[in-house]
Amino acid sequence: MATYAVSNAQKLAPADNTFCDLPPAVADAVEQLALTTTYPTGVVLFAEGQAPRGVFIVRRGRVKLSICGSDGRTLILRLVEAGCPLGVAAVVSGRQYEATAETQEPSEISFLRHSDLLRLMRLHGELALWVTQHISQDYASTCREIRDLILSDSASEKLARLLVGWLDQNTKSKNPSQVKLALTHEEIGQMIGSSRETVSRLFAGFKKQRLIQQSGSTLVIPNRVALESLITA
Amino acid sequence: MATYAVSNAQKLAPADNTFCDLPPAVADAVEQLALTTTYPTGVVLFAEGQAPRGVFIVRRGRVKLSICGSDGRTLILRLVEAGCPLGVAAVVSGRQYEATAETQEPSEISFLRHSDLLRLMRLHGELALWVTQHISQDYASTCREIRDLILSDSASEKLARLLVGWLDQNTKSKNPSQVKLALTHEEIGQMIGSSRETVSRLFAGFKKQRLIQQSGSTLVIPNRVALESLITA
DNA sequence: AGCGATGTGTGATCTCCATCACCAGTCTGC
DNA sequence: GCAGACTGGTGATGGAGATCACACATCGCT
Repeated sequence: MATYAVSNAQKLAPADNTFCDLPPAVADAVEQLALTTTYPTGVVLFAEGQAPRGVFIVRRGRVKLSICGSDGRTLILRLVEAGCPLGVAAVVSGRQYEATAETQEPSEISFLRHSDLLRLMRLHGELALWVTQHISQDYASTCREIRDLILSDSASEKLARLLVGWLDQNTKSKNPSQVKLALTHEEIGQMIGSSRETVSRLFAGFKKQRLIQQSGSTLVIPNRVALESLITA
Repeated sequence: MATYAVSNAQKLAPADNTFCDLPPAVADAVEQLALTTTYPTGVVLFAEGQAPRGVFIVRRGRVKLSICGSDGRTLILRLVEAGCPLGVAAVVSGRQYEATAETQEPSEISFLRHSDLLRLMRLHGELALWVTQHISQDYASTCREIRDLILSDSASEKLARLLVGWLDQNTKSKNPSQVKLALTHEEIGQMIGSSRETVSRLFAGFKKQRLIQQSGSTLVIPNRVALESLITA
């Protein structure tokens, strides 16, 4: 239950910015108007450039938020997990969606119409604040993303940062040095702005340097510090 | 902190352009609590990573908003002109400033303390909305920035995009195909994520191709379409 | 004048990574 | 079982641009 901003070291997991930290009355009001649906993998909730119809709130599952360049290449901005809203900035600003949202696994997602959100925000100051804070977080994580992707030359640095970031999400899990690898090399490349082949080679190199071990879809990072030492490079 | 009286910019002093979209009562309330100062060039209003003290609102002049990579390289996110607030996202989210703000020319800037902003936002829903919309815009522009910088390979494409963007800001001016060049090559490089030398070479190339002409600090773009044709490339 | 500081122009290298190419697993559905 | 799609490994090649290294303008300054 965290928005995680891709490829940066200090990943701020927004404390409890779920739906549930809203006053019950407000949460109920939202619940009344929201339409909750279960989607399979690969459904596009909204696409970059579309006029905003409303906001989506991830209840379960995971959504990939990406932008697309003129040449067709894709960059994954971040993976959005349960508890986080999607498309809020577009709705409040009235501009087009800034990115494309696509389910990355079967997901349960609530939808709240444009007009309903704005009306509720006007009624409930807490909701307006909640919205504003989420947008601020998205803004901050996007700024970090920019810094990490543009201001660090080497692809290995970016990959190391991504892995360390994944580790940070696991601190409370039973095995904090393991990461379940839910992305293909292609997608990882899209997260760090590199090609599939480069990711493959980097992983090979990391393994050779004993920075990571892989068994099936589980990555083990035995020495986090060593990985971090690649980052400041 | 010294206050300067500078003869530079009284030509365009849009007295209250700033809060024009706020109801007068709200604008007055802000005005009451804001502290307006004139700064010389090169003053850092706030730095990336600092705890937010409050928001700054540019009344006159121009402010450079940048982030800094671990290796010391700098990326200029955008230049903020009169009428725009700075640091709002950090204040409402309570996190650190996401970027560094530095005056790029002598500027008149209002400051509103953290607590005052939040109090006023609670009092005046319109202000809260204004704030939220500005953050949304910043978010959108940062997303565009990411796309333009990461998903377009060539540096020439990025430079062309930057120049076309500058042209767009001039549509209402008397000479819409001219741009006053207020940045050094180094700074332009920091806007498009390239080195100073590359910018210099690109300009030379553009001149050779008759895409731009330069006389002093004025750039003339005789054929905007030709420049745009570099972009989709 | 003469001096630094700062911005610019341009050659010569050098490096990282995108890209092309091809092969080998693995998983699907039929 | 097999065909086809998707994924992952890895070599070879090329190119865009960072970087280094100069030279040359401007400035403002004392």
